[in-house]
Amino acid sequence: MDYRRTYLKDLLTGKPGTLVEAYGWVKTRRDSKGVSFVQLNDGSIFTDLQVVIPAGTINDDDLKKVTTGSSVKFDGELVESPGSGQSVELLAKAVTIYGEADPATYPLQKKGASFEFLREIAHLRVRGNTFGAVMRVRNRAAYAVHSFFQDRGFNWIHTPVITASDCEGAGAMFAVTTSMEPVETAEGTRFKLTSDDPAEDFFGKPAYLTVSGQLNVETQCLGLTNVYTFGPTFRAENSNTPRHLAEFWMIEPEMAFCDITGDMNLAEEFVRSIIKDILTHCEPDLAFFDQRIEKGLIETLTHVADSDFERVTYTEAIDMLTKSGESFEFPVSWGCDLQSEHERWLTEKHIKRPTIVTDYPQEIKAFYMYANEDGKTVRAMDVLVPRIGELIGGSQREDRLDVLEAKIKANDLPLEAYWWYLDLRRYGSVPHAGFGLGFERLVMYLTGMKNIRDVIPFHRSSGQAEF
RNA sequence: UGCCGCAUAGCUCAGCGGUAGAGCAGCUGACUGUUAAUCAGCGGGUCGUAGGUUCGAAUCCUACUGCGGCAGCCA
Repeated sequence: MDYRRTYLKDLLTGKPGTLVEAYGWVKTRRDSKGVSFVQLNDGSIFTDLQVVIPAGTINDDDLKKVTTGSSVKFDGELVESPGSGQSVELLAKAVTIYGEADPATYPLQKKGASFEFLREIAHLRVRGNTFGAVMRVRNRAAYAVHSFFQDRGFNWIHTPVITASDCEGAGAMFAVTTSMEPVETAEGTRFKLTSDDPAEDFFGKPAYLTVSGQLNVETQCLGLTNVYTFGPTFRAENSNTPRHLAEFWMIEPEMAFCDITGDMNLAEEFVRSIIKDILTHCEPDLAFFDQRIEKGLIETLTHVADSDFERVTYTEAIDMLTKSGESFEFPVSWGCDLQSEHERWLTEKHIKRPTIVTDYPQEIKAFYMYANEDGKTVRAMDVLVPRIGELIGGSQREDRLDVLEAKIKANDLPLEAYWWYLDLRRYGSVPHAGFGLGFERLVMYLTGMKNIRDVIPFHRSSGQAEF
């Protein structure tokens, strides 16, 4: 056996008359008196290979082991299929059983199971239609992300996963420590603190899992010009929504000699470019999502790939919301943060396509965002898309030393902790901008999947770390 | 974390105070090519956990656990 062999993806377009081997897992088997049909899949493509087994071709004992979930190899001949639903099929001559799957206990079945149930068997769900398709799209999207940036001269930067500064932002963080030991007791595992002094801990100071690589990547930006991160990110927020994870993958481009307009252009070009890539390279998977998960998905994606995003300022957005005549749970007024219901109305009901909102009030955005001349707003931008809400959050960064120092103080943050971040403004400061994009949210957008826990192989969220 | 809802067969659900049900899956058989195959038969349940009310609880009440929806936090 060797990885260099023909996969089902290629067999499905193979020439009738060819003798082939087909490895994979059995989806279903259907028996008639004179013939059995097996749907075989190896994950290389959405479409199953239909294997035809005329009665007597293989012995009954082996045929009985060809059940849903079992792993097998069929030797046979590719033939034109007389049935509808496939152009070629495999006329089996012999079978090799690698792993049986007891039909009485194997949890996956032909008919659809709920996503909630499949989450409990996340180690097996990738063998089903939906999760195989999700993982192929996820893979292709990751590849497309790198291609997009590499093609434009961006350098991939590996920012630290462990950070020893607790000044990254408002997000709750996971502590990283060796000062805590598990102790086995009659009640089960308990933790014992070996020291409560961070000075005695591994890093000599409090350490956490990163909530964002942005501050770090800005340093690399001011030297390499165009950079991006693509890696795991952690938030200890006790969020319980279909669009939050405790561990997720974030993409953060950062560009020197670039302002908020350039930032918006990149964000828009990025999203549209990834969509185009997926539309071209994941056709069978998208067809499935379009049919079974989100009706009209392909049409929506095609439309988004070909049309400009709407761009409005926060002030204009507030105006639209005020004049909408909608009764919102949270009243709208200038200065308030846009609630989910407001964002959804804007992008789903009113504008009906991806929308970039810019120039938010300073009070509701992070300290490092560039202050506008009006003294009230900052050069922030959020990209809102139907069904997902906020897909991207970004800004032009504050590059003026005095303004940045004043804002750090105004936010009651410790100036000395930001010494290296301020150095960037002290030495060779330039206008620069970037954004953060949640990779899983992008995959949700591409697939039509409704819950972020279903677009990552093993999700991590509050109370959930199985597998 | 707050509010609301749900928890019954392997899965999806019905039953809502009086002896536990269906469809699908599984098993057995039938059927000359099916593709969510079809048809017939069979097996399958401490009704999430712990208390409480009642002659009697899957059903009513309380707590806990898990899951989902919405909200907050954000990507």
